[in-house]
Order: sequence, then structure tokens, then C-alpha cells
Amino acid sequence: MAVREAADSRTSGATRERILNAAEFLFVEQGFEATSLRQITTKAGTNLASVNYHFGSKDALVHEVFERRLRELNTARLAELDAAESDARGRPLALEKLIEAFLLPVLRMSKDRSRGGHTFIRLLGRAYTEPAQAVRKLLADEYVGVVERFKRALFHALPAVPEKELIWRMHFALGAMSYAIAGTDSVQLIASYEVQETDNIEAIMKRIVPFIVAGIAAPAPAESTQAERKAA
Amino acid sequence: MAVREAADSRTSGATRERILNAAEFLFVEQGFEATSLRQITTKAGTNLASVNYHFGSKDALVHEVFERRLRELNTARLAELDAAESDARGRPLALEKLIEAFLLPVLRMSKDRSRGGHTFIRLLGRAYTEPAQAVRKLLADEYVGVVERFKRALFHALPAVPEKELIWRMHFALGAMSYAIAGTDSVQLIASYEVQETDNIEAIMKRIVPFIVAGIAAPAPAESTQAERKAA
DNA sequence: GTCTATATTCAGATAGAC
DNA sequence: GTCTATCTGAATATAGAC
Repeated sequence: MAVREAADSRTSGATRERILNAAEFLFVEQGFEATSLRQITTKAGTNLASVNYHFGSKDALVHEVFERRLRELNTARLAELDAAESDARGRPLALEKLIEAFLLPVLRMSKDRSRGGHTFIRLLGRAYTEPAQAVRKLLADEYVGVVERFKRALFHALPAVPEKELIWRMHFALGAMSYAIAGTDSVQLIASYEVQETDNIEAIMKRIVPFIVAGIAAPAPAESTQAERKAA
Repeated sequence: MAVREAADSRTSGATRERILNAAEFLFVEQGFEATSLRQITTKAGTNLASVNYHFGSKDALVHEVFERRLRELNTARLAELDAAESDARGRPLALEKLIEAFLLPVLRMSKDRSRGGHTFIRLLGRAYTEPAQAVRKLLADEYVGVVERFKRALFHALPAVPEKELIWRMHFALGAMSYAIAGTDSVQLIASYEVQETDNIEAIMKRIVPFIVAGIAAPAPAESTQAERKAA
């Protein structure tokens, strides 16, 4: 994978990757703050100093854990959207296709246990609500292109719904998706749901697309804020 | 509020409350792990030892921060649902009423800046995805009654949708709500949303109810899992 | 109940041998 | 690049005076 330093040494990059994988796993289980470099290096089978050698600091390691997967994920999302729009030949995209373009790469990554994508997807669902400034900044930077692109497609797909309304619904949808993704953990938490298939993301996807499509295409509510009512 | 130790000393309980409020605020800003007892006691205007005196440990403090608000919140939710069902006189509840029963107490608490409810609501949105075992256990315990009760009402309101489907949609809805609530932080994060009213929770509520109603009442997707397709 | 001073543990980071 | 040993600071928690 990592092109930059692949061939020169037999295990060059291997230690780096092992650290990233170990960190990813432990971050899912415990969160960023609660995970120490000692835990990470022990799990990765290397020494404590190696993190600072390869990444410079713990913050930089966190950054890399996200960036290596997010770049792949968002590139794939844009490619899916391009393909769907190409199929549509200039006509507005079916809302369902749009949602699928956003979610399919997640589905694919979550099924890829061999390269550890499955672990990262669980981490991703939690990242949006992360209080750490560094993580928030990173997500914002990494997502700005994707969000802009999908927003335009959404406006085009549903010209009847006010754009402001659509922006909010996009946000709600992201919340539903995020829970669906992180749900592997949190469904059991919330209650005694009699649900067996919490680790079958494919089944979850099939359930969430109709939910989001219906929510986003819902009739717009009466547009009147508190201020507007007072003024009237 | 705190009945247990109210009257005996003039300031008894006051320090305790100040600690809880300071902790609540800092947990929102930084998360649990990143917040130290030193920060909390400094902000509360007391000494470091007072946390251990009043709560026994940092974990116990976290526990209390949640419990004092969640008890109030969930009691109010059940009362709203009771009232709505009483109005309906045995007939199935309108889905919209059910959602509102769940969300109105959140709205009310979020508008209550004088008692700090506003702060807690921002914390709540993040709590569901918290990795810390202690927080997850606490939420599960505190929510089990509410979820069971609303689940029954939901099954009753939408007998046409399979129960398994409804459980998943309830989960998705919770994700959307959670994002809507924590959105004060995360809307700006995700992208350059041109939205001004991110701190007007009342306006947000008006937008999310139709979204959730439409999503939960959506037509059920073709019910076939991967396993079932293979078997066929 | 409140506070200062302190015990103890563990964190991230670095120096320097190999 | 890898490793051991160590520095420095900060965390939770407690002892004991007031």
C-alpha cells in the first residue's frame, strides 16, 4: 500500500503499519485519551520510542490513523458519485443512488477485515462527536470536498425542498448513518434489542437507505421560526 | 433539588453542586479523560481533595454528572408519553406525538440555562458513542425503562411495519436525534453549512420531527438477508 | 467540611547505545 | 531503524491539620 517507503528495506514501513493498526484497534476499544503509547507499542510488538520515531508525537499518530483511511474512503465516495451521475446523463440523480454512493464505500471497507478496514469503520462512527480539537479539525479538512460535492448533488436531486432544509436533513442523515455504523457497539447498549445481526453491516445498510431516503424527501415543515412568529 | 442533604448546613451541597456543574461544563468541552480533577476543582472554586470527599473518585463523579440529569429527563419523557396515550384513549398514538414525547423534555432542558441543563444536553449527544465502559453501563441502566416503554408504543402505533424493522429504525432515529442535539458543535465541523441557527434547539426540533416521522414510517424494504438468498 | 501537602503511579517524550 | 533507560510533568488519590 504505502508507496512512499516500500522497497528499500525488508521491513521498512511494516513497523509503522503495525503501530497504526494497533492504535486503530485500541482507539476503538478505549478512545484516544485512554489509550497510552505503551499499550499501542506493546500490542504492535515494538518499543515505546518507535512511535515518536515514526510519527513524532501521539497527536500525529492519531492524525495518521484517520488520514490513511479517510483519504481512501472519500476518494471512493466521489468516484461512486461520479459514476452514478454519469449513468444519469445530466438528469437529477435518484436520491437512493446518492445515498448509496455515500454509503457503499463504507460498506466495502467494513467488510474488508484483511486490511483492518472493519476496525476503522467502528472508529469513524464515533469520531464526529469527538471533543478533541485536533480530531475535529482533521475531519473537517478531510470531508470538506465530499460534503460540498454531495450537497450540490442533493440540491439537484430534490429541487422542491428548500436548500436550508436539505442541509439540516443531510446532517440528521449523517447522524443516523453514524449510529448505524457504530451500532455494532451501541445497539446492545441502548436496550435489550432482540437483534442478532449487529455485525452484518450489509444487512444494516439495506435497512438504513430507505430510512434516510424517506427522511430527506419528507414534506417540508411550516417555515416559521420563533423570531418570525414574534414579528408577525 | 438534592433532598438528601439540603437544610442542615448553609452551604452543604453547594460545593457538591458547583463541582457537578464545573465537571459537566468541562466534560462537554474536552471529554472525560482529557478533563482533570484539578481543572474541575479550580473552576468550581474549591480544593482538589473535595472531589474525593464528596464523590469518592473521578469515576463516581462522572456517574453523578449523568445520573442527576438523566433521571429528570427520562422521568419527564415517560410522563409525556403517559399524557399523550391518555389523550389518545386507547387508540394507537400518532407517530409524531410519540417522537415529541421523547424530544420535548430534551428541548425543555436545553432551554434551561439557569440550571445548566443546556450544558448537559450537549454532553448527552456525545455520551452514546462513549467508549468508556462505565458510561455505557450507566446509560444502559438509565435508559432501559424508557426504551422498553417507547418501543411498545411504537409497535402499537405502526402495526404494519415489522417489529424488527422498527427496532432498527428507532436506533437510526436516535442517531439523528443525537446529532441534532450535539449538532451545536458538529454542524460547523462537517462542512461550511450556511446555517445560523445552530444554537436554537427549538428550530432544530421542528426540523427533525418530520425527518424522523418519515424515516420510521417508510415502506419496509424487501426482507431478505444474505443467508436467506443463499438458501433460496 | 475544607484545605495544604504529599504519596504514588503513569503519562508522553528523549538520549544515546547498538 | 530499533531498543533500553530515563527525564519531566501531571494525573488520581490520601493523610492529617484546621
